[in-house]
Amino acid sequence: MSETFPSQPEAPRPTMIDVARRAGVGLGTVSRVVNGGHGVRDETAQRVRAAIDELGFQRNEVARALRPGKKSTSLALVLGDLTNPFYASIAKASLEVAGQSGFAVVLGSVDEDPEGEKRAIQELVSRQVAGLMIVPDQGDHAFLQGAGVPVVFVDRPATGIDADIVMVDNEGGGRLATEHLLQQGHERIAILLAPSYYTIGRRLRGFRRAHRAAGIDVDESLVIQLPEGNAEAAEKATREVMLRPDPPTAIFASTNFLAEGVLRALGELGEEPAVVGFDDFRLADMLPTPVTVVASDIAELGRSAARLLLDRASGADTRPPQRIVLPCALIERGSGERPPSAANRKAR
Amino acid sequence: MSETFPSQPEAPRPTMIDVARRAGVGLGTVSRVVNGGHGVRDETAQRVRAAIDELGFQRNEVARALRPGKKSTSLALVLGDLTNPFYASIAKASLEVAGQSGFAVVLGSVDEDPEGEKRAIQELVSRQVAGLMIVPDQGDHAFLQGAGVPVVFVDRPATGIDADIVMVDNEGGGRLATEHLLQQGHERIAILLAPSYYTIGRRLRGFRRAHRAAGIDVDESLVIQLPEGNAEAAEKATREVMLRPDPPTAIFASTNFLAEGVLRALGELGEEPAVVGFDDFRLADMLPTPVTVVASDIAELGRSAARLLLDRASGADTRPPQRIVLPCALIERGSGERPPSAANRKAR
DNA sequence: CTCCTGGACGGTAACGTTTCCAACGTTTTA
DNA sequence: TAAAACGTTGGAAACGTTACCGTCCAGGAG
Repeated sequence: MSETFPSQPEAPRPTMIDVARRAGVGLGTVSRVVNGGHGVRDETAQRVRAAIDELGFQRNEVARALRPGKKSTSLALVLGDLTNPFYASIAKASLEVAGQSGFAVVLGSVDEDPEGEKRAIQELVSRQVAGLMIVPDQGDHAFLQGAGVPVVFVDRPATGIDADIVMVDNEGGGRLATEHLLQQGHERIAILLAPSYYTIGRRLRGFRRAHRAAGIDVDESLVIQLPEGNAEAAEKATREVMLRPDPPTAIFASTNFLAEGVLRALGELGEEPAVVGFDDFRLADMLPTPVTVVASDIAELGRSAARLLLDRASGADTRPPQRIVLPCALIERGSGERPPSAANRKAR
Repeated sequence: MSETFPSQPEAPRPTMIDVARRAGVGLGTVSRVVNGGHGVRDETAQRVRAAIDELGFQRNEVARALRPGKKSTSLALVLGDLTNPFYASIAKASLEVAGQSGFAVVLGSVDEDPEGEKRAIQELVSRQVAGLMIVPDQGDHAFLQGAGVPVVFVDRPATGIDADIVMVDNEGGGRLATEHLLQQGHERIAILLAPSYYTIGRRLRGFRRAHRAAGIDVDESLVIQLPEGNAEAAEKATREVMLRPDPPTAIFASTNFLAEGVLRALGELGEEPAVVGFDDFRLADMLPTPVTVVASDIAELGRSAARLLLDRASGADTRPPQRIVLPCALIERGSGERPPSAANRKAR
């Protein structure tokens, strides 16, 4: 009833040679059959296929990739915290596209220093992946220049290398969010900025442009640079800015996690300034006041990156480095449509 | 100022042979240096290392893995929707552990049919991964029995194969949630079940056990099997059950997504039965009524799986298949502490 | 002085696949 | 009928690495 103990009988996996012997044909013939079977007589191919089934043969992709010219059928994806739904969406989407072309995706996650990222990337390169998709951290990526592997950057460009990049219209999104608030009559809008990412800078730029277009000066004390990009930092900053003598009537949170922190603080304070976030997030519509956000199609970000990389890897695409920019749209849910008057303190 | 156009100069990557030539030593010596450098004179090793740096040599992991006995340094992780924070946490945690041991993780995502899962797994096996971590779908996994690769199942066991498994105490969690509601005086508790997962069955078992222990009969019309495991299905079912003449005074949502649907429906209906969810989720504490959940350490699930798999892959662990069960804890936030009396309809 | 021991090193055979080339048999063409 | 052309097949080389087996030299023991 119960199985024998030695859990791994260690049956060696059959090779093409085993198949050839069994089918009574040469090694080359087996290879030809496995790769589509052109130039093999039908009857011979049958025999080979039978042997393959009987032995349960599976081609060894590692050995296959060793051959010169034959690139491996793996892509690498290097990104930060998978726990952030933003990254998770990218991963999922690129995985899907790669999978449809028979490519596997090797993941490199990097929470740590830029040095850790470099190490992770080189690890992946040494695994002979056919291409790299990277959501780059700060730090120079020039070391990738001569690596001989196509690279596509996702969400933000990297310094030191001119490569394909798929990103979101951050500036447009920032402008969209800010214009929306300005149209509601807000003139004192705070913006919370996560540290030093390229994307954040562009969003701020959109913020400023919208102000200039509306003829309203930006109060620089409301441009708040956070020490960290998490919800806690945003919560603390929000509390502080709302307790100033002249609090803002609206807040633009430049990141999904920051929006979370802002709302947490506001919930405790009982204040109700207008709030707009950047990037949609789950349950945004179910919070006490549903959250208005500027969002883009993150999954498409991942899909585009994978598609582009596959084309590069196959050599089908030899154009100079491309720059794909996806649009942002405003999703109105309530928190961004509050007029300035509602920002009065209300009972806790 | 600008770079030349031909983006890929295609510099062939240097091999050990190049290094050997450059350092004026034999191939074997280079290999010895690269692998720790035992049995090589210090001065020779210096010369080799210098050559490696000058050429920017990086070991070809693919060729390395081809050698017999030398297992590849990649693990595979097969799971469903990365967009589900539950899976994302597992992925992140296992990635971390694997990375610390110099292992890369190849991802296989499967939303589709069980057949797609089988194909994905065999794809990964053909890539000679050193081990598989699988969050199995339904369907038989017996085909893995003789594959010669160690397998660890995550979150739920698979049929047809006796392998390591790391999971959560689903029954205990279900009992915990139910006991909590019973203690508040609830006697009519609905349970929403996602389709046919092993885990869900165990949670239901805990639900029943808690009832029996309390001497209260389960109203079978409140054991609701959903056609799908998403929030929409839960929303619909919640609406229906709450509009019955004898609605439940409490709801146990057996999944994070289901909890979301339940809350969405309740928000629209203006009803306030007690709610407990299974698995914690982001923003659960910020909803109009913060959500009480039964939760476990999902990241630890991923870490344990990776650790166990690494031990199996290295041959360090030859014990019979292990079964690791992680505990669940109740996190009280409000929604689960509402007494039956509050379940009266309130003004919309 | 010779023999042996042992460390350092070079060379080569594998690993499993693809690709190329040669060989073979059959058919068509001259 | 001979030659050429073609399709089918077998065999061998190569990919980059590691493991094993020699060889070489220095030094110690007899």
